[in-house]
Amino acid sequence: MLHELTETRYGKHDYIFREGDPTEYFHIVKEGTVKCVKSTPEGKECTLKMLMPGDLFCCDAAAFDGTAHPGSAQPMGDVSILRMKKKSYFEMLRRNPDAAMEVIKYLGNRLNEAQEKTKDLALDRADQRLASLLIDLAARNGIADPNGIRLTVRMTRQDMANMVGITTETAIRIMSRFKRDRLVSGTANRLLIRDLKGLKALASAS
Amino acid sequence: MLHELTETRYGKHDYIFREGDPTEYFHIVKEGTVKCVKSTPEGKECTLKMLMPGDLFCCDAAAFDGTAHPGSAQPMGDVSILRMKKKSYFEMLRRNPDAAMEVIKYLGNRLNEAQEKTKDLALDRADQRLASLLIDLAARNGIADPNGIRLTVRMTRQDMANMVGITTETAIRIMSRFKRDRLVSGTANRLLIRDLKGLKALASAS
DNA sequence: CCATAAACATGATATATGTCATGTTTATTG
DNA sequence: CAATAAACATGACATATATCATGTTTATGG
Repeated sequence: MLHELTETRYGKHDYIFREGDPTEYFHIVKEGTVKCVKSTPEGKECTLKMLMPGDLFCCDAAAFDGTAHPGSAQPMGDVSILRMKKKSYFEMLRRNPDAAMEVIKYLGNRLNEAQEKTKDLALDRADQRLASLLIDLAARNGIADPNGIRLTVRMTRQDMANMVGITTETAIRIMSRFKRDRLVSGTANRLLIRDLKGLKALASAS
Repeated sequence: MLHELTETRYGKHDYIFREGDPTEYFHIVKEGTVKCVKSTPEGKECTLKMLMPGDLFCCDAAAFDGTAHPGSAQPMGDVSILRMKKKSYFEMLRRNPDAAMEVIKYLGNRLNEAQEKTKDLALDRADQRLASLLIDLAARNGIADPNGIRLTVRMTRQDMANMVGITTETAIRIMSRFKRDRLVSGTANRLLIRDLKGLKALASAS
């Protein structure tokens, strides 16, 4: 009973937890990809981050000081999640300074990432933000392919839109342009980055 | 020589550190207000957060795992900053699990805040984001006044613009409207929130 | 307190992105 | 495999916000 760590599997249409749920557990992604989502009463959504194996959860901020999850966690395909009671986790960290330091570094990096994203939203154009997303995913989630880098996670235009703060139509239009310009090809099921350098140039253009 | 903690004072036009500087120290605000800023090569700026006494620094993410500060820290008026060598701070945390847990909670909350800001930038209109900023500052920085809540920190329209991801002109126009609608009054030196409820209604309107 | 710069204000215009509408292609599932 | 839904596509139009320009008011420092 190693710290009461339990494993649960979820499918595409499940919720791991919803916005407002109590934060009893601490989560880690074991397999698959999870997205952290916030939404408005009118149904607009914003995806804060995609989490990959090894990542602590998302709106984990809640796990540390909040009473309710500030966002929901949804699988993008089949996933496996490890879960531990918040209390056990805290005790474990208190007894284990090295683990606590690791968590501090992890959170510091996550904060840094979040602030970088804030800057992008505040200062970059829609096409640049979308290019940045593709670049980031190519590095984190891509596998080599004869014609470029293939993304293994299934991501629709709508998913992309929610991740960079634009509408689905705008994401479709920009992706169509990227396709025409031979920067990418394919759709959700088989998305291919054809010209990473080109995307990088676009992302950092003034 | 309590953990080699030193105090330094800065004035309005100083930098506490600049984007790209090495992250040797760990900082805490003792007195005054500090802003964390990221900028583009073209000179556009984005203010990530205003830090008040007791806050750990800003781009502290850098202090934990980066080699260079991902943003700069600038005083908004006269400030006093406490500083400790990163290494001493780490050692202190490693020996003191309670302190480490506090830092974990602090970072969790900061991450949460940053994600909330991301959501606002992605989904809210300019006037709503500006209203949210004023509401937040009224709570963190305001003092009661016969006609409402007075902000003690000096903040120009440009500062506001940088904090919510809009241009200075747009901030001026929106503030003029807020003034006309009796939601606020005054400028940088004496900014008064006259109708907090009205601002809150605006911030959360669909 | 004067000179200079910063902050605030406002109009005209441009533009990026959102919204709504409609159609086609591609997946999913019973 | 057919039926249904989801994803992708594209046009027409609306609108929020940026950009540029110019002027006034307010603050600041020598």
